[in-house]
Amino acid sequence: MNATAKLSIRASKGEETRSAILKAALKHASTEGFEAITIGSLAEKTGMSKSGLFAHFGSKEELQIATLDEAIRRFNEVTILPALSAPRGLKRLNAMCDNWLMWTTRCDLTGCPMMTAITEFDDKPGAVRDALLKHMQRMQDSLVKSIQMTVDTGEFAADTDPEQLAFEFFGILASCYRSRNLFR
Amino acid sequence: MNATAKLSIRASKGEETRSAILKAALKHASTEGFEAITIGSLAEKTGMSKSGLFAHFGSKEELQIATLDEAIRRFNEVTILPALSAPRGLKRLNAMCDNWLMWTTRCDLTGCPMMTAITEFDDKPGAVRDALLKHMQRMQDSLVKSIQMTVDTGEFAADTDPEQLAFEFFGILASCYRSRNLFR
DNA sequence: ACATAAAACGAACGGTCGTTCTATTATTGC
DNA sequence: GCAATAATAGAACGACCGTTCGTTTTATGT
Repeated sequence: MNATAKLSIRASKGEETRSAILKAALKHASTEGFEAITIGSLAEKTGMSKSGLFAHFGSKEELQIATLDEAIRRFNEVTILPALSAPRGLKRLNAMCDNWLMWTTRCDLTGCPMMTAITEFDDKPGAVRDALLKHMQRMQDSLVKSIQMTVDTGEFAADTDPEQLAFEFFGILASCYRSRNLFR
Repeated sequence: MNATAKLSIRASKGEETRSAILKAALKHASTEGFEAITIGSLAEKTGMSKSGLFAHFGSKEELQIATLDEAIRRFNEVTILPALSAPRGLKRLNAMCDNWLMWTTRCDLTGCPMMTAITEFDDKPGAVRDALLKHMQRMQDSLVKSIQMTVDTGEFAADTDPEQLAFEFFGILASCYRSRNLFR
C-alpha cells in the first residue's frame, strides 16, 4: 500500500513504466542523440529486461518517435503553456523566449533534444523525420503567432515580418545552445 | 600505363586509396553523421575489404578524426583560401561569407559535416571532440580576423565587437543550413 | 628483374544490436 | 478471491559491429 496506490485515479502499471522509460530515453537522447538510444542500455538504466522494455514500443523506431513526442510534451509544458498566462504581445513573447532558453535546464536535460533530432534526421527520410517536421512546424507556428500578436498590439513595427523574425530567433537560439555545450 | 602513372611526382598507392576512403567517409558523415560511419559499409562503398580499409587508420576513432580533418581541409580549400585573393576588409569578408554558405554544395556534400560533428560530439569527451574544438576555434578565428580587418578599413563601425558579430553569424548560418535541409 | 616492403584480403573473434519466441509473474475487473 | 489479461523476464536468433591475425597480392627502389 504505497502512496500512489492511494490515489483514486491513477495510471495503469504499464503507463507508469512506459513514462519512466521515456524519461530515461529523453535524457539519453538529449546528450547522445536519438540514434544512440539502444534497447539494451535503456533496459539496464531502467532496471528492466530488454524484451520487457521492447514490448512497450514494438520497434526501435516507435521508441524514437515516442521519445520525440515526450520531448515536445515537456517543451510545451515548460515553455509554451506558462507563457500563455502572460498578457498577449511583447510580455508573452518575452516570457516565451525566456522559457525557451531555459527549457532544457528546467527539464533536467543536458543538450536540446530537438536540435539533436534535427541534425540526426533532417536528411533521413522515415517516420521519425515526419514526426519531427510536424513538431517543428508547430513550434515555429507558436513563435510566429506570438510575434504577430506583438505586432498587433503595436509593440513591434507594423511592417515586421513574423516569419523572418522567427527564423532569426531560431538561429540565435541554436548559437546559444551550441556555444553553451561546445565551449561550456 | 595510365595517366597518373605518367606524372613524375605522384602520391603513393596507399595515400591515394586513403584519400578515396576519406572522400567517401566525408560524404557519408555529412548526411548520416560521424558515428554512423561503419567500417563495413565504407568498405563496401569503396570496394575494399573491411580489414584492408581498417589498416589505413588503426581504429574507428582515428578514422573519424581523419574524416574531420578532411572536412576542414576541404572547407579551407573552398571557403577561406579563395577569399584571401579579395582585398582586405568588407570585400574579403563578403567573399568569405558567400563561400561559406556554398561550401557544402561545392564539395558535393548534402549537409554540413561540421554542424553534424558539433551536435554529435559537443557532449562526448574524447579525441574527436578535442580535434573538433581545435578546428572550430580556428574557423572562428578566421572569421573574427576578417571582421576586425573590416573594422580597421573603416567599413564597419569602430565600436563593432568582432567576437559578438562572429557569434551571430554562426547562428544565422546554422539556421540557413537547418531550414535548407529540414524544409528543403 | 628481383628482393623488399607496403597494401589488401579473408576468415575469425567476442560483443552488441534489434527482434522474436515462450514462459512466468503482476495487475486488473468482477 | 479468482479468472482474465497485461506486463515482464529469459533465452535465443541472425546480422553487423570493431578489431586481430596470417596470408597473399601488389607496388616500390635499385
